Order: sequence, then structure tokens, then C-alpha cells
Amino acid sequence: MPVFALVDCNNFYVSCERVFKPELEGKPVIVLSNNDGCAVARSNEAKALGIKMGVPFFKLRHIINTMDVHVFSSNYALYGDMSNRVMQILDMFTPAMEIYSIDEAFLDFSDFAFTGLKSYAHHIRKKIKKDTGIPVSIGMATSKTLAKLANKIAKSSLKTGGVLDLTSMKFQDRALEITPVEDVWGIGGRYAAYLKLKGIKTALDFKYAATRVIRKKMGINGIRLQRELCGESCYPLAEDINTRRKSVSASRSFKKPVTDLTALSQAISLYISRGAVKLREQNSCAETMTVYVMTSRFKPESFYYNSKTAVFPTASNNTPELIKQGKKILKQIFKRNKQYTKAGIVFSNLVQESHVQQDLFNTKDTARTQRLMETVDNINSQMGRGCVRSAALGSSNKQYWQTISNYRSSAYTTRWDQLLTVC
DNA sequence: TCTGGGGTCCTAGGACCC
DNA sequence: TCTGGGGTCCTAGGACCC
Repeated sequence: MPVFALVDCNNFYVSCERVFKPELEGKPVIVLSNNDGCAVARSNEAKALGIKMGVPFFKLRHIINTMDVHVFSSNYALYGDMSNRVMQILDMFTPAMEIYSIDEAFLDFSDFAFTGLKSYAHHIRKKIKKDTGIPVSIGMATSKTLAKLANKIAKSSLKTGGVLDLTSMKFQDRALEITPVEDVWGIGGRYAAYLKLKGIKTALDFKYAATRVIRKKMGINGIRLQRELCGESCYPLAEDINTRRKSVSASRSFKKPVTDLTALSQAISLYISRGAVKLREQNSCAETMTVYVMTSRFKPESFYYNSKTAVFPTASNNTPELIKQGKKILKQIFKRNKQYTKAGIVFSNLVQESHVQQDLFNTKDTARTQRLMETVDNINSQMGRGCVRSAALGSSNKQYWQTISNYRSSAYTTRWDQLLTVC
């Protein structure tokens, strides 16, 4: 029988900031999303003040000022690097693991013949805290969904000491009983509302609910979820999940609404060039590209969204070529007199660079443009993103459609000029 | 005034073909 | 008056995750 351990960093972004500012320990701290838009990470003290996940920053101003909440813009260079450190340590403790997100990983504990899973998990926990400064919680069970659930309880209940082993049937139903149905991995707000109407309020209710009811609304995944809660594994460990994505996207909300095509065109060109870098990093080419623009969804009376997808005769990851196509699409979906607040692109139907079907009628020198892209990527990775860029992005570094981050901490671990100084 | 970004999977429905 | 049916492919949209 498989055994999964889910290791999840506690309030990860906040914990990363605290590693370099230990004086913030015990104080309310939040980290904002891109554009300083919403609270996306909160310390326990901030949670205790009632600051909810995803609440817009402007609605928090009052509580932040009166309760002395410390605020950070998100600093992905720092979090990405801290994440790598944690994952490297985890890798030493398991034959196989799946890095599920920036702050969590599933470890394969299936073949561990000994029964001391709990003390092993405590050991891992201590090691990570000592070597990186990041606190983690660990949940163990025979399915990923149950491991998730165990982790959640380990995190919130002090007496677990940050570790909960749910591999034995004995405690499973008790754990499900105290878990609201919306806290089950895979059940969001919409499903939870439906389930509650049907009298399904806890994870335990869900486990024993009529399959027909689940199936009707949630499809095949609902059935799998039900089995997972019974301890039967339906989602195997996926290794190397990050090495080759199935789609790559880039988008941003603007500082201020944008109305003219030129500015939108520059923004779209920037997202395409960022997306194309990601494609080249994983040696992929895209067969299709979707471009979309939208106005604020908080003004439903004037809301406008439009998108269009182009299919290329030859899959590509060539920035200038993609920008050319992107501009064409943008012209087709652009509508005048609209207050655009966000735009983006999605590359999908990705194929391996080496497997790209060449277009018979394509007479362009692909080897040459490929070398050019490599050179540009090399310069930018050494000199900083955007050092060499397409003219389509516009000349100014401070475009008004660019984004805000007023509370950014230093890139302590990835830039020499921002290393922490110890006096 | 100010409301994130990047992913995944599934399903319904339309177009097309035989 | 009667007006096929099934398979496949594609896309848009909906749901979820962190």
C-alpha cells in the first residue's frame, strides 16, 4: 500500500521574510500579491486579526495602521530560492518526491519498513527548520487527499507538534468528522455550496454520501475524491511535474486602466517575450497562442472580455515571430473606448523543440533565429531580465501599464548587491 | 482611487464526417 | 407529414489548486 507524506511550509512567504527579519517573529505580517493587490500570505498573528486570504490591500489599510501589521510586496526571487533549499533537503529523505508547488511536496514513504513514521517526520521537520529557518508541517496517509487533510490538522492543532500520521484506519473517521467539507482538497466554494444543500457538511459526510449525488455535480473527480477519503490512492505520485508544462502563460493587471491599442500592444509584446523565455527554458514550442484583454470584473455593467487563439503552421518559441502574431490577434479583439485593466497570453499545445514539424513552405533560417534567441536569453540571464528586449515593448522602463510593488524586501539570497549586512 | 498570477483537469456543445 | 446517428476533434468555459 502506498504511503504519502505531504510536507507543507507554514505561511511560506511570511516565513521567508521572517528568516531575514527575525524581529518580526510573533508579530502580524502579511505578503501582498503582484501589483500589491491582495493579501496572499499571512502570519498566524495576522490571521488572528481576521485578515482573510485574498482580501484587497486597500480594504486592509485601517487594520494595518491600527494593529501595526508589517506588509511586504511579493518577492519571488527570494521565495523561489528558499523553496529550492527546502526541496533539496526533502530529497535526502525519500526515494521519490513530487514538488507540488513552491511550498509543498509529496514524499513517497511506501517502502519504509519501519513503523516510526512519526519520529522520522519530526526529524525532517527539525532539519528543515535548522538549515533554512522555515517551519513546516507534515501529514501522512495512504492517499494524497488524506495526507493533505492530515497536514491541515497538523498545522492547526498545537498538540500534534506539526506532524500527524493518518495511515491507520483508526483515526481517519475522527479526522474527517472534524473537517468541514470545503476544507477537503478539490472541494472549493461552488462545490461546497452544492454539497451543503444536499446535507453534506463534513468530510465524513462526503465519504459516505451517495455516489450518484457526487457524480452528478463533480464528475469523475468527485468519485475519485470519495475513494481517496476512504484511503484508496487514485492520484499517484507525479515526479518531475515541473520539468515540462502543458501550457505557459503570462499576464498582469495594470496600475491604471489602459484605453489605447499602442499601450496594450506593448504589454502583450512583453508577456509574449516572457512566455517565450519560459518555453525555451523547458525546450518547448507552442502550436497555439491565445491573447486576451479584459476590463475590470468589479464593474460588471461595463465588463468586456475577449480572446482569440491562433494556430501556427509550425510550432514556435521565437519571440519576434510570436510578437508579430500576437499583435495581429490583439487588433482583432481590441474594442475602442474600453478601460482595460488586464491583458495576457497563453501558449498551449506545447511540443518538444526537437520534435517540431517543419513547415514545407517555411523558407526562414530557423537555425539562425534560434541562435539569436539563445544569445538574447544568455545576456538577459546574466545582466538582468529585460536588458535586451524587443523594440515592440516600448522604450521606457517605467510604462504606465507596468505594476506596483512598494513594499519589496531585498533579494537576500540571489543578488550579491542585496546580501544581508551583519553589523 | 486601489480587487494577483500561473497552472491543471474535466465537460458540454458545435462542427464535421461517414 | 416524415427530416439519422454515432464518432471524433476542437474549443470555451467551469471548476479546482497554490
